[in-house]
Amino acid sequence: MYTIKEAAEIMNLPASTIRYYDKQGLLPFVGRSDSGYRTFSETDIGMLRMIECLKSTGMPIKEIRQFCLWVQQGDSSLQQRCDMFRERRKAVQEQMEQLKKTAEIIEYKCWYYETALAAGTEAVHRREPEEG
Amino acid sequence: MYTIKEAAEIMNLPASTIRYYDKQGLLPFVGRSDSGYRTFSETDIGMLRMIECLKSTGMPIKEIRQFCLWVQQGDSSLQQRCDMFRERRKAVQEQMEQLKKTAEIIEYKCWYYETALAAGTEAVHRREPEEG
DNA sequence: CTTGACATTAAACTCTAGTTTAATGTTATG
DNA sequence: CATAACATTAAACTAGAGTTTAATGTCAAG
Repeated sequence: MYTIKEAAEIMNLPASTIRYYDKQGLLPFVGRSDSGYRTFSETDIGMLRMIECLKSTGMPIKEIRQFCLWVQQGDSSLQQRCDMFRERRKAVQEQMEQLKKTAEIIEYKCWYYETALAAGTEAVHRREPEEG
Repeated sequence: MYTIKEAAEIMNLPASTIRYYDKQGLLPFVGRSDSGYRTFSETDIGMLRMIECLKSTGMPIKEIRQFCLWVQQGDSSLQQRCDMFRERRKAVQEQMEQLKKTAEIIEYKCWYYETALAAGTEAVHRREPEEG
């Protein structure tokens, strides 16, 4: 079992963030010591990793809470959780497509500015360079 | 020239957002009509598109403002703008790698829940299924 | 048994990125 | 020239995701 500080180090998160997640209902599974200290098992760390994964897909905390509640409910929520991950898959695919388009524009702009820099002026991109 | 409403329609943004960007110094190039109305040229729309592109890379508004100021300054800021796009390229590459890892986990979870759903219980994932 | 490094909480605060409101001005159309 | 549909501003408000503070409790080491 880990303390909140250890869990924070493993997750590379501030302890205050983990407390905030707990307060938002994301960590209903976390146990407490006799003196009221949070105790994190390996399984709990695994759930924290899943939470961070969902967060990295842009999922808001409210929806992650719903997922955590479903996990608590056991097999009766399998369908909801399955649907949720399918939706996430779609969202991530869309993010990848968006990011690819963005990457192309940024790539073009890198070329644009490298060329402009070589010429000393952005004016090279205005028209075909004239001779003479 | 477009009104703010037309620009908003083209960009698929609320007009209030465009006014907010202007207030934050992202649109120093936007002109005004005699009566003080913002007027957007095709070039301005192009800059708005660039702003949205930078935003989609997660760039904060303060940094986008710096870019917009550099554009205003002309050729003397070519090096800074080039550097900025190279940094953005790196950031986007990292985002793509992160997203790929996330996609793999989500994909695994889709399989995990589809399998669990078929079995009627998550328990199938605890160990090798026993016979008899 | 005290000191330091942990832990707890509620509540206040911060930051980012807008949105909404209210009061007012402009312009195109019937 | 009245009306509707635009536009302007400053200022207040909101939401989301934490962070910070203050007061207090716990525990291990010297």
